[in-house]
Amino acid sequence: MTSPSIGRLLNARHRELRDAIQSAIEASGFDDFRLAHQAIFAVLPGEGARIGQLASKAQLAKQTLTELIAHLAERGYVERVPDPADGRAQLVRRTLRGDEVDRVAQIAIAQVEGRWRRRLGKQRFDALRAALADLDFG
Amino acid sequence: MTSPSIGRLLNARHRELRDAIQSAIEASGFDDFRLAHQAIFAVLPGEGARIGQLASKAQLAKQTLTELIAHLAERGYVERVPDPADGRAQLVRRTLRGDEVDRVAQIAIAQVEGRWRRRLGKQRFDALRAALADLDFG
DNA sequence: ATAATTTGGTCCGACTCCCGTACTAACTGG
DNA sequence: CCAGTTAGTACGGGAGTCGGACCAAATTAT
Repeated sequence: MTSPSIGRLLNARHRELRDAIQSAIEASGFDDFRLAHQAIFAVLPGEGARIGQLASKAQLAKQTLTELIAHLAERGYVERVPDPADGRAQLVRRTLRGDEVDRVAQIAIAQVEGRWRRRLGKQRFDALRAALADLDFG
Repeated sequence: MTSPSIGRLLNARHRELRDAIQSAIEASGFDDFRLAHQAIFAVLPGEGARIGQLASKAQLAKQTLTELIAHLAERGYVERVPDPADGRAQLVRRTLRGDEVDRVAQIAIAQVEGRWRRRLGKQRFDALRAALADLDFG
């Protein structure tokens, strides 16, 4: 399509980041934490959240989240506790093991962002992040 | 992870664009042009290119491209012609039907970009694109 | 209260996407 | 010509995602 299509650029950066995170996680010995789980952790607040909320934040179907969360729960990365406020619902929360993965991920993210910041300069990098954030409202 | 993680933001924008393109393509009656084919068209120059080149530009395995291209060729979106310069190789080129899809996609892209430009202002939008482009080198 | 509707989550089945491994044909350098 | 590389294909399988159908709890309406 056009020269460096913006879609390809967005995708390439997203992949770069996601692959760096995944490598770091695997290098730390977490070999059953799959790529798709990153998207969950990226929207899972420390206090926990419901499956449905996670699905909508991550832009995935509830059935998808059910499967991904089940996997994470079986491996001890998250735990599901009944939501006291609603008998149908469950709260998903990271376990200590999950927190560890998150820590590793944060470090990897910081490294990639640092690389980008060095390449663009603080000014332009901050503008990039701000622009993306501003576009994030339907 | 952090508030609006940059990874999520990149991904969200990429999806917005890709889904808009896909909707436009389907709305134009091309119902066998799949999501993954977009990535190919995004890196397929008008003169055509080899499968291997497309694979590396799109960051996909050759086998993946083999399958996607075969599908596109069967439906008449692209054609494969032997590469005169190398008996093993083939050149993949869009057909007229493929050009039509590309035109529809370009329009959809322009619309989304226009929306983003209106939201950010020309200045910031151009800075966004430029920053992404500058990050696109190793 | 009770029925009707909405909402949170799960199960099943299916399709798309993508790649590892393995292989063939063709090109290239010595 | 032979060894090594390169273009592409074949096969098979795992990951990712969702539509449709369901159940149970909660909310709203009657």
